[in-house]
Amino acid sequence: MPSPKNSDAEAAAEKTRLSRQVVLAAALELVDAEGLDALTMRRLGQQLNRDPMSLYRYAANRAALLDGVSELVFDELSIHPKDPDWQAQLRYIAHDLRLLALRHPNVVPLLVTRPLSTPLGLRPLGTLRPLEQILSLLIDAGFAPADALHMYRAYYGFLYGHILNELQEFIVDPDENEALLRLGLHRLPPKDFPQLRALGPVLADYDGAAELDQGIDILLSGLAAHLSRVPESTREPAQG
Amino acid sequence: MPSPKNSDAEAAAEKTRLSRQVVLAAALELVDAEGLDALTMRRLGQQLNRDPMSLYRYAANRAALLDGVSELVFDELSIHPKDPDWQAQLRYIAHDLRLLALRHPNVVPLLVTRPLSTPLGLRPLGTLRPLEQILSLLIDAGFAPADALHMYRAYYGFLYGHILNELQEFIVDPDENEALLRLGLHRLPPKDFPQLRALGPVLADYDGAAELDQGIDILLSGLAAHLSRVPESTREPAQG
DNA sequence: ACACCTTCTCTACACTGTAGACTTTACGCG
DNA sequence: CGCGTAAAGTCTACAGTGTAGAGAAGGTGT
Repeated sequence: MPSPKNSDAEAAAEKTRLSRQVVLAAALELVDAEGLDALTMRRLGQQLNRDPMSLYRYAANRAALLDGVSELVFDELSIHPKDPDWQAQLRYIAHDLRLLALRHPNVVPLLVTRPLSTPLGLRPLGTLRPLEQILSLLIDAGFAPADALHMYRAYYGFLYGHILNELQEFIVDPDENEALLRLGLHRLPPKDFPQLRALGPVLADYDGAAELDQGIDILLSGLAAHLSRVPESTREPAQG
Repeated sequence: MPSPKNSDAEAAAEKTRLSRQVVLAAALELVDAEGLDALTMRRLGQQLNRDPMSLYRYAANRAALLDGVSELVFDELSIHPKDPDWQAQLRYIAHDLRLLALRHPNVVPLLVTRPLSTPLGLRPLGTLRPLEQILSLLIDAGFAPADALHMYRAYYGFLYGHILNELQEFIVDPDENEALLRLGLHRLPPKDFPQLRALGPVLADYDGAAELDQGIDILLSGLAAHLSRVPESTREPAQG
């Protein structure tokens, strides 16, 4: 068979040279399309038109592959640590991350879960970059480093929590227009869950972006009020 | 063999009748001791001194088993939805949940992740009970149902985020007393991660409870200021 | 042409969840 | 007691997983 049978189906995977980027991109595509469980070595190999074992050149094992996907996704974030308006920048990042999560919902469990089993210092650098940059932003804004860390934790914690919350608002039957049924709430025993059932219609329309904004606003202004900030005039200029 | 060879090792698993509670308890024990990956049907069967297939009487499949473990853990939470001091109650719940997470760190990925793949109405009831009860608490405190939901989301979101944050502060080498090395931060390239490396010592001592408290305070008081609350005197008394 | 290193493939192994048929046990009823 | 029925537990088997280890194919420099 001299001519490659590449014509069949959507196997656009010509046999070009592999590379880490190509492998990770294919992995992300697979996860986006079919979920985390679909990302097996064999399946990914098939997607790339290669033997599954060839993937081990580009990721030491499956866990490393998952880390790679996390890193790839985090690269979609753009943070400007030099923005003078730190509050605006944090709000911007928050929305960016939110949209990223909505774009890649199947990756979110990864983002949230992998760090729990990897000590800070051993994580993929790409996943630590946002942390470093936000710290920079806050320190440049005049917060003492310890306070910057403090603030980062509250900010990022809330942000993650919000994203998890929003992604949970899953729908059972999108064709149903009765709120109770859309959310599957009719299954709950009315005696035990009166409030939840009553809130069906309210649950159904949820403005994630607005709630995120409000929460961040409250947190940031509240925290800023408690923390010491060195005014710009009395600060030493940043070196470099 | 008339006398059971039960003497060997820690096989305290006499061949008593199984039950859902027993199975789930053993599963939780296994997860606590060796992590989520160790919870395989075969391993759990061995722990209970039974054929792995017998477990399917008490959980339809592995996913259902995981849901059961989640439920079991949530049962450790005690919420008092009738507490007249709603802020105090929410603070109390927050600390309770935090301690629960520290007690069962390996279960946390489950708590966070399972709802992402299960529509609200189809979740195990045990995992929805906290939601219902907190809504009750807030509505009884005078918030309009929609506002109560609003508040719940911000509160629970922050809480989850905080827990994830705190559990991430993992340590590479607990015997090392130099902060940089304890956290494995020496591995990070100094050029790219100056702030993070500089914060080593601060990262090392982290008062999770205090930060949680402060965040919750800021969030709750901030939200309460924005939301409409019906004063008690003008409310109709709760029926039942 | 040769050697060499990287990239890719093949085979094999231990382990996973679980379907389906079977055996054992428990229990109510004559 | 004995029998019948249902529940509880077991056995076997299968398709799928990650990945170790040996080998083949391909590219590059001399």
